[in-house]
Amino acid sequence: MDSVFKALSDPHRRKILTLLKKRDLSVTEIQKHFPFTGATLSHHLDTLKRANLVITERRGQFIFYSLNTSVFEDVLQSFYSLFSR
Amino acid sequence: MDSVFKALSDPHRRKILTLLKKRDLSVTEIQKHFPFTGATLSHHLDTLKRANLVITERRGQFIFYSLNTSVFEDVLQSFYSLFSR
DNA sequence: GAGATAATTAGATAACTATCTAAATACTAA
DNA sequence: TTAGTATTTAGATAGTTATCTAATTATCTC
Repeated sequence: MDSVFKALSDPHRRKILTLLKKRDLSVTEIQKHFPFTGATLSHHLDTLKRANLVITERRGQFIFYSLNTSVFEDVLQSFYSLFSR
Repeated sequence: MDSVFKALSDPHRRKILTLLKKRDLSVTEIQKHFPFTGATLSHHLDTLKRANLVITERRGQFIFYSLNTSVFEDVLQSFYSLFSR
């Protein structure tokens, strides 16, 4: 769960998750929302992927990223238990 | 909210919060659970305090740390909205 | 297959974070 | 008011992270 909290600690990565809430997006589409290079974006996406927060699927020329909803229940649970007495 | 996610990204700081769930603790008491120096602990506590996750109160010689429960609702909300579609 | 587009990886660097020792501050108690 | 305990702050350093440019890999289209 450490990788999850680490992944969420960066505002750019949280913004990526917010973008993916609306719909799956290719890297190029995500890129449009950020000022940094594709290489940097690729690293952020890798961090999210290693934390199991997103999943990828190649569709032809593009790689689409989407939220890995199956782990969010776990994440929320873990987060909640941090705070509830 | 950025400071909150940053504060939660460190496992030591999350452990501190977990300890404080049980009861308020002085710095010395918290210190017993960690291998690093008091100076380092002090920095971690400062990070939690700046994120508004804990509050402090001096009781004589000691400074007691406790969870700032009033902000946890906000934090949970913010966290939840990251994931819910 | 060659050229174009999409995405990742390699290698470098600057900024940030965690940690330490030492010094400073705040309070207690004798 | 001095000695002792609790905590923070100052200053330094090593490790980590975010970022860049350049090179590489993968796929598409002609």
